[in-house]
Amino acid sequence: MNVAWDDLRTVLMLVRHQTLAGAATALDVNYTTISRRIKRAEQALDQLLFERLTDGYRPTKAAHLVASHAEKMEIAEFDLRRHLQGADADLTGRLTITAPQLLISSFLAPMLDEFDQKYPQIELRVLATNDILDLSRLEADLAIRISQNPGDTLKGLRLLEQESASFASPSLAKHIAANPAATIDWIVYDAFPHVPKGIDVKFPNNRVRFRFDDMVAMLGAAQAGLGVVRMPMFLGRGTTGLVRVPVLPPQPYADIWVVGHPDVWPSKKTRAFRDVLIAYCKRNSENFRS
Amino acid sequence: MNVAWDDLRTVLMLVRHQTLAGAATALDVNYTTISRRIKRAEQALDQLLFERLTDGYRPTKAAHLVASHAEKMEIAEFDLRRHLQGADADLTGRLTITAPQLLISSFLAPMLDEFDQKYPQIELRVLATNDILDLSRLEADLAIRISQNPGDTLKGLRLLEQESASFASPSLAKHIAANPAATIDWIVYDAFPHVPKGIDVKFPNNRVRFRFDDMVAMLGAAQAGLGVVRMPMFLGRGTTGLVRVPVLPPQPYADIWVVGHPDVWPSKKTRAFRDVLIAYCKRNSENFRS
DNA sequence: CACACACCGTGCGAAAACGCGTGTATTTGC
DNA sequence: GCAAATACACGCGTTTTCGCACGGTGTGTG
Repeated sequence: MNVAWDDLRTVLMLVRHQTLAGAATALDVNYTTISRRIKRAEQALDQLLFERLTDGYRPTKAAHLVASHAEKMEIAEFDLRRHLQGADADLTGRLTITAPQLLISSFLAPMLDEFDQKYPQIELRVLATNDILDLSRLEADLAIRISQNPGDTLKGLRLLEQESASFASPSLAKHIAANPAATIDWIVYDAFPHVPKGIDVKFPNNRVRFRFDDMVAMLGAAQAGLGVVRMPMFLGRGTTGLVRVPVLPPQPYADIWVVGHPDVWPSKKTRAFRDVLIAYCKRNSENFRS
Repeated sequence: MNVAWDDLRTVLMLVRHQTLAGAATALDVNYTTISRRIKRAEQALDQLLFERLTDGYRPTKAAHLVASHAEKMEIAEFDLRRHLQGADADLTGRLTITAPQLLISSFLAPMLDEFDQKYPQIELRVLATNDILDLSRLEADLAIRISQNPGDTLKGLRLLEQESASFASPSLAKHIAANPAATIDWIVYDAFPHVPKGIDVKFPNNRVRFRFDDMVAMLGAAQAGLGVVRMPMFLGRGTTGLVRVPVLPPQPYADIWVVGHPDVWPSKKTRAFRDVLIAYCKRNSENFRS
C-alpha cells in the first residue's frame, strides 16, 4: 500500500471542486488525468473514494478523510513556500502584489513605474482587485489594503491616513450651490445603503437615488451627473470630471496599509518594494487630507 | 512556482539517506529517478537543494527546510493511512503483526495456524523480530511485546503474566545437583551482564562465563552445556534439550502484551486477531508460571 | 599498483502518464 | 420539444518519465 502524494492532492482538489473539470483547471492538467489519478488512488488505498454521478463526482466518507489529511499536507507545502520566499535574498524574479483597482489607477501607478525603473530585474505582477487575496496561500506577496488594521495573522505598516468627502459633476455641483435646500440625490454603496451621516446642516434634503455594488460604476454615474458620491479624498481629486461639493464635510476614512505574511515579510524583494512605496506615500500624503 | 508533492517526498528521502541509491531503495525506484526528481524540484523551487559531492549528496539549508515540511506531509500521510486502516471493516486483505522470534517459535506458532484456519481470506504477514517496530508508521498493525507497559501512545492489553527461572542442559543439571557448592557458570545477556539476583543460598558459587547479545545463541549455548541461562518459563519449557535447574527460583518477569496504535485498534481484522490471540493465551497460561 | 567497491552522470529504448478528440447521458434554457 | 451546455467514459497518438547498461571518479585494500 503506497500512495503517490500527488494523487492525494488530486483527491483533495476533486473533493473541493466536485467535478473533474474543476479539479483539472485547479491543477492545470487535463480532466482525463484527474480521472486516472483518482482511479489509481482508489486502487492504492483500496477504497472507493467517489460515487460517479451524472453531474459530477460525489466524495465518500473515505474521500473526506483523505481530503482532510491532504489539506494538512497542502498547508505544509504553503508553509514551506512562504519560508523559502521569505529567505529569498536576491532582487530578481517574480514579485506579486495586490491592491484595490482604484487605488492603483488613481494613485499607485506612478509608484509602480518608479519601482520598475529602479529594479528592472524584478518581474512585478500586479493583481488589481477588491478581493481580499489569501497571503498565506501566496496568492500575493504583499497587499495594499484600505482597512482599520492589518489583520490578526499578518504583519503590516500604516502607509497613509485619509479622509473622505462628497464629490459630484461640475454641473450638479453648481446646481447644489445655487439651491442648497433642494433635494440632493446620492449614489451609495450597496453594502451601506444610506445617506451618509454628518451632512452639513445647510443641505437639509437628501435621498438615496441609486445603490451600486461597484465604485468604478459609481464614479461613472457621478461624472454623468446622476448624483453625489461619498469617496476618499484622493479618489475624488484624482478623477477627472468630479469636483468637491460641500454637502458632506471631510471625515476620517479607513487608513491605507501595506500588509504581508510574517514568513514572506523578510524577503529582500518585498523589502525593496516597501521602501519605494513608503517613500512615495510620504511624498504624496497631501492628496489624502483636506 | 508549482512543485510536485512526490518531488518534495523525494527531497525528504535524499536528505535522510544522503545518497541517491539509499533514497532510491526507500522509494522503490531506480536511483536515476531520484536524480531527475531532485533536478526538477530544484528548478521548481528555484533553489539549490544539494551539493553534489563524490561520496553523495549533501543537503543545503534550503533542503533541510524542504525536508522538515515534507516530514509534516509524511506524518499526515501516515495519519491518514492509520485512520483508513482503523475504519476498515472487512475480514479480507493483509494484516501485519510482529512479535519476538522466540515467542513465535516457542509459543505463538499454533495460534497463527489457528487464525489462518479461521480466517483464510486474511493474508497474515508475520514480522518475527526483536526490533521495536514503529506502529505509527504502520510497520505493523499489531505487536506482541514483552514489556512492563504498552507505551505512552499505544493501546494495549496484558495477555499473560509470566515468571523466569534457570535452565541448563540435562548433563549440566545433573552435575549441579551433585555438586551444589561447585562454581556454576552463567550465560547472560550483554545488556544485563551480571549473575542474576535471587539465587538460592544452596548454590553459593556463581560466575559469568559468557555474555551474549542474542537469546537464540544463548539457547544453543545452554543446550551445548556451556552454562546456566535465566529465561522465561515458557521458553525453557518449550526448548528441547533444556531442563529446569533449581539454582534460580522462579521470579516475576515482564508481562506479555498485545499493543496497537489507537487509530488502527478498532479495525475489524485486528479485533479478530486479538480475539483468537486472547483465547489462545487463556487456554495456555499454565506454561508461563511455576 | 592493481582491483574491488562505493558513488554519480549520460544515453537509449521501454513503459507509463498525459492530452486530445469523439461519443453518450443528463440538465438547462428558449 | 429541441438546442446548447455540462459532465463523464473511452480510445488513440504523443509526450514524459522511468529503468537499465555503460562510463567515469574517488576510496580503501591486499
